This record gives sequence, structure tokens and C-alpha cells, in this order.
Amino acid sequence: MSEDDTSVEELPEPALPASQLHAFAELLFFAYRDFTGDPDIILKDFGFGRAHHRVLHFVNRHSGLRVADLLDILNITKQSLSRVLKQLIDQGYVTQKAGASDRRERLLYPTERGKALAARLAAPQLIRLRGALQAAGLEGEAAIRRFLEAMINAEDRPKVSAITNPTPLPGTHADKDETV
Amino acid sequence: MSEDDTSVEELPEPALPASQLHAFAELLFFAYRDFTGDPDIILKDFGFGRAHHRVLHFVNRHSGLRVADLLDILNITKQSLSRVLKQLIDQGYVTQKAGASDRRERLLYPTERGKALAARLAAPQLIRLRGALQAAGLEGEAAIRRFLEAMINAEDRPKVSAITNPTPLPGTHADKDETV
DNA sequence: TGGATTATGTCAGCCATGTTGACTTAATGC
DNA sequence: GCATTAAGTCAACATGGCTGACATAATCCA
Repeated sequence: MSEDDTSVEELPEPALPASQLHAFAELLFFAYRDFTGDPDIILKDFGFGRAHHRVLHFVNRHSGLRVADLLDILNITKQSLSRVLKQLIDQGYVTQKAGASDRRERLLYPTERGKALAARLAAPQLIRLRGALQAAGLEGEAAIRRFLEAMINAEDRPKVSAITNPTPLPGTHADKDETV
Repeated sequence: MSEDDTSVEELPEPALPASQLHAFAELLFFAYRDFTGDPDIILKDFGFGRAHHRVLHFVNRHSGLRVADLLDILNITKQSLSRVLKQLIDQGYVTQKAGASDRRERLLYPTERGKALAARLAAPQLIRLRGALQAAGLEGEAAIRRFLEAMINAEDRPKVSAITNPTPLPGTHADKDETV
């Protein structure tokens, strides 16, 4: 093999200079800052914070999940979760149901009220995302998906895939696919 | 004009169903979580937090900026910034210099020590970004840039562009473009 | 020149949300 | 029947946001 052999399937892909990578890092910072900014404002009116939003989101999108699942997804301690989860339950946004096969498990479901708040919080984020994906273009969409997946720790990717491409488990139900 | 007139320059771009947008939202959450995870671990060894990282990053990448610039970039209060900035200054990671034209301004510069820590914190993030951009492919790179820019509040985009595509101002100096 | 404004710093206190460690309760599994 | 597991709880602490009030020094302007 010659030294500058360039096989078909392995294009050299010129590595970006550090300054460009730094620019991407900064863009990601600002993008995430604004992505979370819209719901933050709404949450204030309810006396909730971003932590409540995260819990409500996952309970709403993946209803019937266990407390342990939520801990695993959010990467926080039981005590941290407990604080916000309790408030969501006490105020009627989330309900618990004992697991059918293992009655120690507490399966989490959004109430109607919870679904309504989740939808309201998600709305500006989905609008923002739709606009940004349109700005990226059709092929960009797939590239962005690959990019975001590759940003995730390799060992967590299967877990995340299971979450973002949900296989409806018995006990969970698929959401209707409405456009916001 | 007929109702289903589809002009050349305005392809319909089928709107994604909400469930796909939710998947992107979750991917962004996990991606950002892991993107910040690496430096968080390093920061612990120094008794610093993510707030210190943000300050050090911008001081390092845009040295010579004013306190007011930093407040504007980070979207936090003077008092919040002051707490972490003071620690960075006291411990010799950042220095201040009175502005040449307006001596009320305190221009911020990283020390050698600050540059070293910034580089160490950035290293795993740049590696992660480079890998993710490679996964996205060459054209993906441009799409991702458009996507991230479009995720930012429209009114902030000029400001952010000025930051990510820096025009070296008098008093600032461009960093050497080393690959990490 | 003197008063208003501006850039920055600081004190005090509050809130949200993360952490660790220890312990309880109820259900499960062997 | 006893160890393990899922979940909840109590207490204490750290980080990093926030508001409000005020101080200092430099600048700007009438």
C-alpha cells in the first residue's frame, strides 16, 4: 500500500481546526441556552423549574416508566428526583400506579393536567426545532441526528436509542402523532 | 395560481411529525448532558463548577473582553458572575487590566495557568465534537451549523455570530490555530 | 467645573437543584 | 423465613442562579 492510498470508503475528511470546533461548542451552548429558555419562562408561572420540566417530559413521552428508569435517564440521585416528583404528584400533574407484575414498582403516568402542561412547555421548543431543521434542509436532518447521537457517550447510545425510538412496551401507550 | 402550485425555490419540506421532533429534543438533551460531562469531572479536581468553565472559556477564547460583555454572553447577573470570576482571579487563572480608552472597564485575560486549564477542559469536548462532526459527514457540518444558528433566538444571532466568527478587535489577539 | 451617568464591585439573603449518608417500608425471590 | 430490591424519607450541605441596596471610580455633558 502506498502511503497516500485513499480507499473509496475512507475519505480523509480533513480534520477541522480547533478554532472551528470551538465555534461549534459555542453555538451548541447558545442553542441549548435558548432552547431551554422558552419553557423556563412558562415554568415560572407554575412555580416550577427546569427539573420539573425534565421529569414531566419523560413521564409524558414515556408514560408508565418506573422511578428507576427516570433516575437512569436523568442521571440524578433519588433524593433530587424525589423532591420535584413529589411536587408534581401532589399538585396533580403525575400519578403513580403499582406495577402489575412487580407491585414494588411505581409506574408513572401524566394526568390530563400533566399532559396539558407538557404540551404547553413543548410547543415553543417544537416550533423552534422545526424551524431549525428546516433551516438545515432535508439531508441535514439525518446529519444532525447522526451528529447528536455521536455526541452521546458511546455506552449510553443503546439506552438513548431505546428512548428516542420507543418500542411501545406492554403497559405504555404510543402517543398520537399530532403536529403542534 | 393553482392551489397546489409548487414553485421551484420553495419546496414543501414535509413538516416532521411531533414525535420525531420530540426525539430530536431528547437527543439534544442527552448530547448536551454528555458534552458537559467530561469537563465537569475535571473541574471537580480544581474545586470549580460549570460556571467557572463558562467564564474561563470565554475569557480564554475572547481575551480582552469586558465584564459587561461576559454578562451579556452568559445571560446571568453581575452578582452571579462576580462570585465565580473572583475565584478565578484570586486563584490566578484570569487577570484584569483597565481599559485603554475607558479606564472604568476591566478587560479580562487568561493567565498561562488559565490557558492551560481552559485547554485541558476543552480537550475532551473538542475530541467529542470532532468525532460527532465526522459522523455527520462533510455536508452535514454545514447543515449542523445552520441548525444550531437557527436554534438561537433570532435577535441574538448577530451577537452570537460576532462571537463565533471573531473579528479580532484591537486589544484582543487571535489564537493560534492548533489542532488538539 | 460639577452633577448625572456608567462600569464595576460588593454585601446580604433567598431559592432551586444538585450531592452524600443513613434509615424505613413493602414486596419479591429463593 | 431471610436476603434483596424498589421506593420513599430525613438531614445536611454545595453550587450557582436570583433580587435589592449601596460604594467607588471614571466618564460625559451642560
